[in-house]
Amino acid sequence: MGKYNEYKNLNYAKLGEDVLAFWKENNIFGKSVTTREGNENFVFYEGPPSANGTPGIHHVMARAVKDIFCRYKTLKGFQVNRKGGWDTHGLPVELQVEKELGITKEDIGKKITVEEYNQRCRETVMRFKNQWDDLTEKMGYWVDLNNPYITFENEYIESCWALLKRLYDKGYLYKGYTIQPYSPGAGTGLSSHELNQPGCYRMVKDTTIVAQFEVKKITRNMFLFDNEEENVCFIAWTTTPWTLPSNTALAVGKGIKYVKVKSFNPYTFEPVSVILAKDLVSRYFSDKAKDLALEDYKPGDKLIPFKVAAEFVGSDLAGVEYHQLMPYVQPDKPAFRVVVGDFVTTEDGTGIVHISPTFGADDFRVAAQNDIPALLVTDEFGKTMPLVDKQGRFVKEVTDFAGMYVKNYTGEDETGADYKPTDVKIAIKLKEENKAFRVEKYEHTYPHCWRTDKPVLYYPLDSWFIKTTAVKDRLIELNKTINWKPESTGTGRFGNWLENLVDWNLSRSRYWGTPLPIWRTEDGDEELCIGSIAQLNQEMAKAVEAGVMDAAADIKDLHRPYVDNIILVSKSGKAMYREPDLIDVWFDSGAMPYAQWHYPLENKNTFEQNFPADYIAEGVDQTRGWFFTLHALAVMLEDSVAYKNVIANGLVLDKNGNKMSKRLGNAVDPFEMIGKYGPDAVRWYMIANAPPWDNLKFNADGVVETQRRFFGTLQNTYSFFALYANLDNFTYAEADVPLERRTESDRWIISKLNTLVQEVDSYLADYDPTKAARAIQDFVVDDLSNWYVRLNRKRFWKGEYNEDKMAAYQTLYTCLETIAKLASPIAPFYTEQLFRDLNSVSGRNSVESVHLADFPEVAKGAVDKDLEERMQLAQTVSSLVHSLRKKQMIKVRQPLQRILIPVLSEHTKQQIQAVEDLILSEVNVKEVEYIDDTSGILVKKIKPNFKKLGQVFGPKMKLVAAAVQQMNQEDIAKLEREGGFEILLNDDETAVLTPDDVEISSEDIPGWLVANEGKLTVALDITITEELKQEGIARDLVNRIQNLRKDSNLEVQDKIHIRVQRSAAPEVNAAVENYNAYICAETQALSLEFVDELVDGTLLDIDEYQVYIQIQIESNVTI
RNA sequence: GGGCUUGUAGCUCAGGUGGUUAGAGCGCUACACUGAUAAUGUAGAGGUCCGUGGUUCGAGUCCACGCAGGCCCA
Repeated sequence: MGKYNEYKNLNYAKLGEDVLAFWKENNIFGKSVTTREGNENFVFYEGPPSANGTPGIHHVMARAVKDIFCRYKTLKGFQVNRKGGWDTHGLPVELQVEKELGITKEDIGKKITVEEYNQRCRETVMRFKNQWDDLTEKMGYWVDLNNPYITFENEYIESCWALLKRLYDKGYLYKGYTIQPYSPGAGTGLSSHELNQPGCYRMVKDTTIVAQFEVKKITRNMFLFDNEEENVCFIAWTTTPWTLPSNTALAVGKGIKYVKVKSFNPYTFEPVSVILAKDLVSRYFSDKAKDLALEDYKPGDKLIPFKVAAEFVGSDLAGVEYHQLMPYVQPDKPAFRVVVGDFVTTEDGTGIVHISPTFGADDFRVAAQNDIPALLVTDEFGKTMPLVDKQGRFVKEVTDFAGMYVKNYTGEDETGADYKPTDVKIAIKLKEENKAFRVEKYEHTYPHCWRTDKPVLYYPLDSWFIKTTAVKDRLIELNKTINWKPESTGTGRFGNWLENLVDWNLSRSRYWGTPLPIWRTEDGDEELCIGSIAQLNQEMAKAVEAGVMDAAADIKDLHRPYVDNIILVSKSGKAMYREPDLIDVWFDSGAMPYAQWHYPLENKNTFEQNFPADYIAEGVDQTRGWFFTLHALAVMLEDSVAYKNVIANGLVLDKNGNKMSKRLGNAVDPFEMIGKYGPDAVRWYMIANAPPWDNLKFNADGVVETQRRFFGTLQNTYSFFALYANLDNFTYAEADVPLERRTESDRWIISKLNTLVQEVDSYLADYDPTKAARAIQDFVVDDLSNWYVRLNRKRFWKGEYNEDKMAAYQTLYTCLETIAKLASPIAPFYTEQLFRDLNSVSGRNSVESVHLADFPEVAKGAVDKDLEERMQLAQTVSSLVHSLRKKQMIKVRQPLQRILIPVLSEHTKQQIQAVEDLILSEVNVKEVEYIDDTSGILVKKIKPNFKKLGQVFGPKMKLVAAAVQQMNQEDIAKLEREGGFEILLNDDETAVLTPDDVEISSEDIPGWLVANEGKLTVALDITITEELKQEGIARDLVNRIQNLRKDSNLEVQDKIHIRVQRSAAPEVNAAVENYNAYICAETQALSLEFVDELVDGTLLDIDEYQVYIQIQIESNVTI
């Protein structure tokens, strides 16, 4: 017959390794998928990690969250395929390679060929794959590592191309421009990474201008004017005067207060009314001039008078039109009006921001949102361009400044007396034209090119976009159907992002990534988007035929430089070259639902069965990354969500709440943690300690505590079960003892267990693993171990193998097995061993692994809320009695006669009576006496029911409460007897209370030692009679003899003989005589006898008594 | 600067729809218990519930404004 495994000093890390070996040998993961074949799919998408760095502890967190729900759904009967994946493109890989080779981006194609460079990236990106695979296995994250999708593979890229072509065909792909940092000296755009190099931002002194923008005198604007003659101007400040010829709008803050100030221009002395932010008036108008009258002003006066004439808020000003400041070039649609911008502040300037869409990112964005055009000219090739060329010079259309460099890019001697920066020349012109309100030097930081040391320009550069704004409403609408955990990420961070959506800039000027599959003629008139390798081959054949390409290339790799060498032919016969950009790597990962199956080029069915995902989970930092690109592509390609449920998990910080970093040395090594504490404790700790979407402060002490408190307790409980079940050969072979024949505590723990199953099921169904883990933990520690097992210990080790004992075994077994299943998604290793240890003996489950089992069903009939309530009463009463004993220093081993419990309702009385035996044995008392009203000795306490009374009396609540507090015993009795009681609120107002309006409890029994908790009160009779004293001594003797047995290393089942030396104290002798049978039964003694003199006896101290005793093992007993 | 988020005991965290004495575990102190024993029970100490205003008879909870930490974006 099989025995339950017993363990000494269980090693959880070793357990993890053993279970892992078992899974591997028996392909349990594979079976957990194949055995669900034909069942409903639960679709999970793996957000691909990048293997060019080593995995950290936060990956354990993220992957545990993913794993838990996949395992849970498997238990619930779903088939859960989980295809792994690797993210392999992108800037971090390139930067790492450049660092290792000691080169910069500029060297690519010069010091190293693009081919060699990309080869290097390909090798680097998978460098730590082995470590990742190792961690995945060791932490128990079940994902298919054998057939992962890899974003650099040709098939994957081809899928991306096919998707891009679909977007292209729908008109969602277009070429436009974005404002990027640009170095005219180097003739190249700069990445934000390059701009963040140390030393790039430095202090410069620039000429700044506050310009006057004259409001048009048209009907809609007349609210700004006092009369037809008034000259009303917006004033706006700029540190880049060279952008003023390109101005097409002004931005105000929606809620910012503005004023119109009547004053005079300081350069021309002309009267002018300027509009600026109210908070900034003092910066432009001297406080000393505030009392001067406008009429007294004479041209040239140092103090210029001013008068605040009107006030507005920003939204009032939106839409107001003004005259173009420097009319060199005209826009192609209406411009020169005020718009609202969220970036406007009153920290500096005038609270009104000058907008030139071609030279500022904010400007560009706010202009696009308000349909404000940019000022552009056409160059000699017919291409449009801004008013400054790529060398940094004004174009010829800006006549007064044509050909001038906007900054000193030619190394002119700035110290020369004749030198005037272009900005200064602009300032002079504006002053002369009565358009400058203030000109001054201003020192500030400004980014410079790290190669030329010259200031960068923010300049429009070509980019390819996906027109996500075209489907903005649909994106928002479908987002509302997604179940976000936490909800706020979906409505807040993600929802706001969608509300403020701009088109997705796809272009990246790099080398290692998915190339943009668009070929274009040099003049840009004709272009072709390629959607497959086959199509590319066809087009190549045409090109060869047309003679634009020498010979068709063999397409082995869709990366650069190979695709760059392909030249296609346009319909009109012109050569087309590939647009040199790569696409944003986020497109790669957002395309994974399709590209992982090489869809749409093949596997249509597989794709359809696996789209959209039921569930995904990643870090909250992916909100605008993966979460967005998945959503955007799904909406544009399939008009569907990409995922129905999503957990956005928080960060894992160090124990002090700081971000972990290798540089600071506070990063926690996941392998070390798992090696030290085993995978389960690490997973359990992370999940139970904080909800996944909160940041987790990772502290190894917490892992230790989890291991000790939860796993230690569970293991203790199992060990206890195994020890006795093995002795009794309990294998769960017998039929279940019906619930009604089980004890109150059996039925209670089974009721609690079923409640737990229901709770855990609903928490997991709601994607809340933390609540599930905590519920399981509380059940195991508090209910199962500290109450059920503690109260029922004796049933396991005492007496015959009868029905009651069997019921106890069955009950405990059921609890353990159910816990194994419930906890298996979170702690897959330990629960596997627990399950197999139990099942290998009982054979109750036909499956070989807990992960192949079914989620426990709730036995609704077994849930008994009344029973749960009365067991709670038993626990409270016991706790109160313990506390009373403690106060009187009466040890639990000393029996006491009775406790008194005041009961104010029959229901409470019945509830307590049902658990009376439990209470009595737990607190070692003989009887419970219930006292009710009729006894006449209860002192009652009355308390207002604030919730109820508050609703009725509202503001008079304080008076009512005071009146209630003042009620005496007679008043309370009257209220109870008559069902109503009149109270006086004030001199002429009364109110009638009903018993529902108050809470009445009994808190005192005069003359008794009482304790209470909530509405429950317990009194203890502390009289110790001679008989009780003897029994106490007997119990002490039992205790000492048990200790002796243990000290003598006797086995639990060994029988003994006891000899006691007759004591000088008669009560000890009496106890031995009167409780002889009891002592024998408790200590497994066959005999207990007195002797006058014991030679080799052990001296026992029992309170004030000393007893010599000897135990001897019975050698003839056979088990 | 904007959006989102967190702030409760020394530490980690609970505290539906407002209800008067704010809880748990760990840690600390003391005592007890002992066939689960590297466990367990009881008790104690420990809180301006981040701050300031407001709404309300009543605010940890609702509102406003701040402060501090975190993430993302400028």
